[in-house]
Amino acid sequence: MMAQYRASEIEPKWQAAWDAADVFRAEPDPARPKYYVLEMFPYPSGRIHMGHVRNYTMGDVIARYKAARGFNVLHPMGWDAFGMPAENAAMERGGHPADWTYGNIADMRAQLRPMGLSIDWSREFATCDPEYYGQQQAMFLDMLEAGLVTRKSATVNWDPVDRTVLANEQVIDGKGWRSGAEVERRELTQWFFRISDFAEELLDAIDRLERWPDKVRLMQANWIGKSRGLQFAFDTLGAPAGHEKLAVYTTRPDTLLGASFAAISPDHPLARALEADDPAIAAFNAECRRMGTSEEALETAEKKGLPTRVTVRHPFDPDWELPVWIANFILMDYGTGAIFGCPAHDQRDLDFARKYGLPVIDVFEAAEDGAPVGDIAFVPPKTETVRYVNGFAGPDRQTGDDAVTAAIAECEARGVGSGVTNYRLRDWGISRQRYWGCPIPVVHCPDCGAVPEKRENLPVELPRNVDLSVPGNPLDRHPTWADTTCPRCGGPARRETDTMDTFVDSSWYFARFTAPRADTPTVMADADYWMNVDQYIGGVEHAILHLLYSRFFARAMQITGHLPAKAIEPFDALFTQGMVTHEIYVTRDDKDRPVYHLPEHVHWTESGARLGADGPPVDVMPPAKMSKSKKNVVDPERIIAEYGADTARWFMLSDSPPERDVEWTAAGADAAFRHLARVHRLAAECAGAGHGDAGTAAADAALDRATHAAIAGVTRCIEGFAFNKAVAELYTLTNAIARSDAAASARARSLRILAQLMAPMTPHLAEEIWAMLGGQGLVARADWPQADPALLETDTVTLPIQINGKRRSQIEVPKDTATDAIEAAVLQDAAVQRALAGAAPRKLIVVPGRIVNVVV
RNA sequence: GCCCGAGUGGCGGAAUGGUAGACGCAGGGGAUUCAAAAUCCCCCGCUGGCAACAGCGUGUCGGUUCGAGUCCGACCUCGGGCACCA
Repeated sequence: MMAQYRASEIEPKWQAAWDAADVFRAEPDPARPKYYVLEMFPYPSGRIHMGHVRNYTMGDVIARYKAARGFNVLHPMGWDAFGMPAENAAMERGGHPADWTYGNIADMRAQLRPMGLSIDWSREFATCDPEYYGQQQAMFLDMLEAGLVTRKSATVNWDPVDRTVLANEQVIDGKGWRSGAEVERRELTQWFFRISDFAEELLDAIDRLERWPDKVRLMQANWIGKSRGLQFAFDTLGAPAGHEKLAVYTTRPDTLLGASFAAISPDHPLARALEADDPAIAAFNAECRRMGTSEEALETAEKKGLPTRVTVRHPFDPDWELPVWIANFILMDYGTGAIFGCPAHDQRDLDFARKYGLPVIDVFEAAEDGAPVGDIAFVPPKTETVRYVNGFAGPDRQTGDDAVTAAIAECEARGVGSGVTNYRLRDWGISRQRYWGCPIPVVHCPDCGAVPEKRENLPVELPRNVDLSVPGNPLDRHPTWADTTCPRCGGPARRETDTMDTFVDSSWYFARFTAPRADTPTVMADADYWMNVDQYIGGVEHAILHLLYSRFFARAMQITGHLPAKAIEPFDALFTQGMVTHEIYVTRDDKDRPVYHLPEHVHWTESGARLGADGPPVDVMPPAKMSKSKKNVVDPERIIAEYGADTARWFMLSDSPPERDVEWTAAGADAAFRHLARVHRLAAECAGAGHGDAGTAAADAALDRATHAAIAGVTRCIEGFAFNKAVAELYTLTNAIARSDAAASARARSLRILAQLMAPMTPHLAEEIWAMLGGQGLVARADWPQADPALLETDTVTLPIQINGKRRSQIEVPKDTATDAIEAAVLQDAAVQRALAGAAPRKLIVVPGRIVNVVV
């Protein structure tokens, strides 16, 4: 009786062997090239999910593959451990955020370990460790000194009932998620990192991120949002004192003669000034402020405006007055918070003009068949040539880009404003009115103002005894924690009670992994050896904020002496993986509300899906991202217990390309397990075969060719991040071995190479069959196999023959056949002769080595 | 609303502008078995045809090309992000 494939026995055995040999510990070694693989570290929610399994499996494939290629690999793991869920849990279930968080970390580590990842666990840390956030505070002070930090006013979502600041996700339809109260926008003084000073640099450097996905680079560029335009000031009429001018910014100064109104943000100083003696304006502004702060909320809300008594003079014609409106879609954060509206060439302005009966003045029309604007604004790409009917600079026919350039020059000549470059990117507000975050190490002194905490007093630790049973900032209402003395004058003072945005924590953890226990944020020698991250892997949902903040931090850390110059772009290569999805199973309750069911509770019968063997039928909805609320989740711990880690890893890599979503199916998991069992069986059979099991020389040679083709294919696919195709290559090789008549020794040779090729994906099984077939040492330490080019050569090629672009036949010719010889052979082909019917071909296209096309 | 991406058999997917459907799943047929499980072998885009073969076919509509899943234009549907979720 041959040994069965038992993952539950194999996997712990090899994990213990790796631990005993300390295979994955990373130490700097100047003699070897290094390779730093990093997956985005997890938030410790308490359970790992299939998305983690997929993410870390991909990283592990790269880490193990690079190690086999001779690199000194750094592959660390940590925890993004600050954030709101810990506070929410404490509020809902009692307990302390720290206990909840560290408990979750212990649970998740225990779930992660059985996956057999090649992680150097000695470098593990959590961002809520005082050792980590204390160093973060030290960097904050360095950044403060370097002028990278500023303090200014910012808008927050204010819940007037709970008297607390809400995150955008806590605002649902303009109401607080717990209190249900209408949320207000409120101004608070906050700390900011001056990321907008780096807008041009961050934009320029995107070009050098050659191994990042184009889509991420494009999203970042759009987010930074560089634009050129004209900034000028209208003279106002009827405005309160101090508002004699109204500054506006426009990217389309060429449409200045199409202006029909001016509009300002409800948060604009002029709008605020007008509130004082105009109750209608005060009411309108208040209504506008009863909206979340998110750009999405602003942009999707119904466009509304209110006229004011103020007008402005058109800069080209003192007799031409434009009304000033307050409009809810003008962002105070962008440009000057005021615009001029040109309805003919901006759809939003046009909708506004039609709604409130404002004039629509055409500035340009299509170069051919031009017509005045109706209900659709005419907004062609700026590269398109149009005919100006109301221009004031440049020729009548020009592109939008040329017209903007000409308009800026003309305006500057007339003394109307000046051309400016503007960015959409705003400074990074980091103040959070919450407990479970890194305290901002600043002291507020009545005499000295905001004073940095002394270095020797770091870390400024969070107090343990806090009351989270009521909403609001526990640090702010803590009886004693904020009481301190001024680091400058020694007088009584009060600590800053805001904590930092958790994005700060995740903006430099990759650097900390290079020296995780240091009593400085980083150690230059270690950072110099290990940086940059050679391959970063994570979800595309982080394409903008996390990655942009990290790029900023790398620059700030360089300025403050915590990273070497070469780490200015910390991630050499980025890969964004897709989500794990699953079908959704739903029944209806007596009020027809959906009731969701876990996949493990659904049984498949001949009459479809049911709850239990003969329970009620279940509706099956299309696959969607696994989520607790829809219960379309499978628990990795269960899957590993049932099939083993190798099966979970193999399935996560097969089927779908890594950048796309993958659907978890029970059938797919079964299939993955069956395949691994088959590989195990083939190895066991081969190991059990005697020396008498001789094959033919031809069969041995054919198997060698198939094996070396697989080496080449798998290597290429792993290098190209095409793991699903690498898996397909491995299926093909497995089939070749299974069907081969080669001698046992030749099959063993192939199976050992199969073990090596599978080792990055299914490391435990790979070790098992490697050992079974006499491999030396651990596969985890073996060198990657090299494909023999001589075995990849073929003598002949098959050329498909197309007739008028459709494949009709094919010929086989020696590899280096000359074109004219191929043409002659093609004309002899029966299908070609039939199609030609004696006539000569109109055209004969030969693409050497690829295809032939006969045009008749 | 704005920015970004994705749509190919029953399903997941493969295909430097060059044989559409590799590989896998599901399904069908067969071998083995007292029977089953497991395993092994064969078939498998749609329509017509005994077959040879022909026609159609990569979300929709149009274009470029000897040749388009791939390039260009317009649209439809789904997904990600939108600065306090992480």
